[in-house]
Amino acid sequence: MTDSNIRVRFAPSPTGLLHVGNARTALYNWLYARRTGGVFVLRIEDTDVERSEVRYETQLIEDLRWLGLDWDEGPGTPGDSSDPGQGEFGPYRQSERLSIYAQHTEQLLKEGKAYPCFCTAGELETERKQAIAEHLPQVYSGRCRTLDKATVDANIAAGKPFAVRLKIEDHPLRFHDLVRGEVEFAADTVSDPIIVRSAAGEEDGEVEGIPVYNYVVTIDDALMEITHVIRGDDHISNTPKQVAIYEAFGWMVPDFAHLSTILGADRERLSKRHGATSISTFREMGYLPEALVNYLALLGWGAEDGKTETFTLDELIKAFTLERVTPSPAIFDFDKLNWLNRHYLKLASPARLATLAWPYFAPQLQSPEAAASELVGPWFEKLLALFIPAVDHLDQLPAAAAPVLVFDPDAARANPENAAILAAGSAGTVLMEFANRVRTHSSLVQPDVFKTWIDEIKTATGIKGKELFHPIRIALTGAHSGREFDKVIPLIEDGSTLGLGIPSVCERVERFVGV
RNA sequence: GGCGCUAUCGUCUAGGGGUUAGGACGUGAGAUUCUCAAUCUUAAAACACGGGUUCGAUUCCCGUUAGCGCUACCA
Repeated sequence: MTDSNIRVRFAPSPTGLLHVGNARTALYNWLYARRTGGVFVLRIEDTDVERSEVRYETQLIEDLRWLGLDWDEGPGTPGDSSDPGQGEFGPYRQSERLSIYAQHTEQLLKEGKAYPCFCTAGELETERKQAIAEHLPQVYSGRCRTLDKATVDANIAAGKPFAVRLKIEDHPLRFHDLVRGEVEFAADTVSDPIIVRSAAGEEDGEVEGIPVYNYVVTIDDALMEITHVIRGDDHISNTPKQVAIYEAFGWMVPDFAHLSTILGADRERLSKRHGATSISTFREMGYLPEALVNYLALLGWGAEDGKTETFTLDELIKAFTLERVTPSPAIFDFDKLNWLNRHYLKLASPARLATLAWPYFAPQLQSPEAAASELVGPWFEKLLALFIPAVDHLDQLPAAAAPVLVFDPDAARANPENAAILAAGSAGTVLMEFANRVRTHSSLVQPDVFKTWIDEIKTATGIKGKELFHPIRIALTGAHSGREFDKVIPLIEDGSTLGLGIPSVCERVERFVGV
């Protein structure tokens, strides 16, 4: 399935961080292009000068690259006007295309396919309220549509500000949606859309107003010869207006694919309230790009066999089709993302993980409390699989890191989970056995010695598994789960022999015997 | 209010006129490895409702309900 004529685009506004919804749109566009041998265009929609910022554009590009998505055509370096970018259909920033839009408006006006509208905001508002009161569709009355030339000229001469509206022909506006099938809007439910905001008059035959989003998007898509518009379903209602624009210019209407919204657990549109939503935040939290990409691909799309869950980018390219994209909204599920992240963590090379993890982990060691929790806490649950290799760097740590292993035995005993474990009869037995062995060895407890003792206690008492290890773990670290004993015991020993005020293994255990 | 989109386990989804309605995440139980994680086994868990069409609808059609989007001279 290769069709080199296929051209798709991702057109974000640089008004904020790239979030998962847009990232998924970008991914699907990219997959479709790569799958079909088509072209993927990146276009920056920065007509909103108030909110657009260069730093967002820079971040956006970095995020896309991190995800592994590249583009065939797109703008040059953000903020560097000397860099034209790549592709023959540029410029690829809307702010650099304003004259193109103005020319097209002139054409439409000249051909009578658009007309100046002198209605004021107040008049429009009145119409709208009336329509709502009468339970009618809110459509523009078309009052200025039939103004005769003399009136128009007089109004312009009088300096009356006007917007430009497109004349919608009286027939249904329909388009083909690859995800939803044929979608049709009756002509009388769609207003003649404003394509250029109002401004007072013309100058040198140029319309002065600022063109509106729906209009410029359509012109850009047409001029860039986009064949498939893949975007969020919040644009469905805009589409009939855009179809009318294509028709007015006699351009071929592309196929559309409207992707469903991504919702939070409360079924509301995913937002900052729901926690992480921006790609860079996921990155900072230790998610791997392949996990995020895999998850996003699965959110609204499923493999043909209905079973495969894990895909590399290459596998995704082979398997992806727009026909299999689901039309219904999807709730973002962090649990499944976490599962995929763990999956890819296991596949990642130790060298890669160490490189990734160390910068995250190193700062933790600045705080004894934080480091302690990394060492003895249930670290695996917190996506900290990423930190495993970093923990292995502990060999290289100075003794200064050791004091983190001081803990309060009373607090450890008071912890409800620990208390429940220690309350069992087996716990007392185990600790007694363990203490007896520790007492006869006033010297260091080496990991291999430790192992021998465990085996002895196991055979002597018949106690095994959790019942055996939990009490010992609490006595040694204050917590019932954590890093392997081989890693923890040497730290304790180092700390106590170095005179850092760390109780030795012997002391620790004594404090728990008989409880 | 109008227009539009959507509706299968808690979640992501497969399926499709006759199925034990499949998979995955999560959850419960069990096994196992020194804990946790992982792994294995196993369990519970769904076709929103009402009408049609049909011998037969979860599947097709209509309606209802619910959710969401748009309803701007925002993008």
